[in-house]
Amino acid sequence: MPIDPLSHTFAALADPTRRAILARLALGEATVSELAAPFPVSVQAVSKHLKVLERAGLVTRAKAAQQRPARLRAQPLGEADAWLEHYRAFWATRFDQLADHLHDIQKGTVR
Amino acid sequence: MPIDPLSHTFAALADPTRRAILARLALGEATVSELAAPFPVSVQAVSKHLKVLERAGLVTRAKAAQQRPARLRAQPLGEADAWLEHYRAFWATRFDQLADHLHDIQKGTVR
DNA sequence: TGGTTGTACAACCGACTGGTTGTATACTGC
DNA sequence: GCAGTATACAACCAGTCGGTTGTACAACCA
Repeated sequence: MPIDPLSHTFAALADPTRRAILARLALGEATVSELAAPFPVSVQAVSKHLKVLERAGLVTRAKAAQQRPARLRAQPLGEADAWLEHYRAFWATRFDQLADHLHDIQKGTVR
Repeated sequence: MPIDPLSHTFAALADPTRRAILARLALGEATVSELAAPFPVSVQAVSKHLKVLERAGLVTRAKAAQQRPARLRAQPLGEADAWLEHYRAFWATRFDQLADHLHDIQKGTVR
């Protein structure tokens, strides 16, 4: 488990259930039970997912003991986006495909 | 290990060494040994990282057996970016902070 | 008071991770 | 053919993951 925040963010996003939880939270805060309802997993599993998201700073929890609704905190997503930004030129301009093509030409594979 | 491509992409990005490898590859293709040089890990470890990146479709390898330089393939990054896109409004407009604020007001915590 | 609900904590499981070392293969150059 | 180089494969390790079940606690409701 890495120490840098960006790794935590990407790791938190690397699970479809957690991304679905974030999508749900984008609509507004929700309790653990509400979040667990649409998924075929136990409430405890969702609670664990929330803990991962919390560690990544992607959600905050209310303090009340009985109900601790989770809320989306998008700032780390902004940081992930900023990292991706550096590579945007590559796919935006099909730079990688261009590079592939040039490479193939150089190799004489195609012309 | 999830089956959806997006999870593979985010998982591949959730490691500083792999992100550094991508950054290096953004400058041009490189062999395993070249990629391993700046890192305090073994060549084999880098080879493993490359395999993870390959599985995520983020790099392609040449075919030659003796030297199989890796090249960046940015398309999956574009898909990750497209996912983040949905949440861009949240941090771009400080929407989450606004939501926090509204919530606090509602709670009477602050006015 | 007691029952129900919402949540957390702990233990366990099988699978994967990131790293190592050791061994093997394949090409290059002498 | 032989030495060196580049890479891969396999086994192993400790640690983490995503999931489960069981237990416990705190807060509401009757």
